Amino acid sequence: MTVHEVRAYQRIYQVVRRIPRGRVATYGQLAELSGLGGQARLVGYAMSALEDGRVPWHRVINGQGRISPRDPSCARQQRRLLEAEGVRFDPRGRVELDRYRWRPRSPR
DNA sequence: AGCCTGACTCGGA
DNA sequence: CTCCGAGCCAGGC
Repeated sequence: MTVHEVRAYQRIYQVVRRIPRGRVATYGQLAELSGLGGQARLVGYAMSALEDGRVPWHRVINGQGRISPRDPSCARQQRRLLEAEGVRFDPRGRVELDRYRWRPRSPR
């Protein structure tokens, strides 16, 4: 892992930490807010590399309002955490982004 | 270097 | 709605 990457990851985590309870953000949105526009995948990598428990990774979903497919037990866990914060899923397993998307006042 | 994969996304068919 | 294709970039082989 390069130095450059570590910095990018830290910037991403910094932003993810700002997502309030009961709100979600997409990978692409986080890339944008982290100054890494167009690099949504990098956000995904950053999430999978997480070890820091202070980062609310469960509030990060994909642009379709779905939990990105990966380990099924992880996905269940993520959904459970979100529902515990009041985020509702439709019958197809999607979150209404218009309603739950985090919209920071200052992009910062 | 090429080639493939991946917690992604957007636009078009 | 689904299915590509392209754009994106890091990492492993």
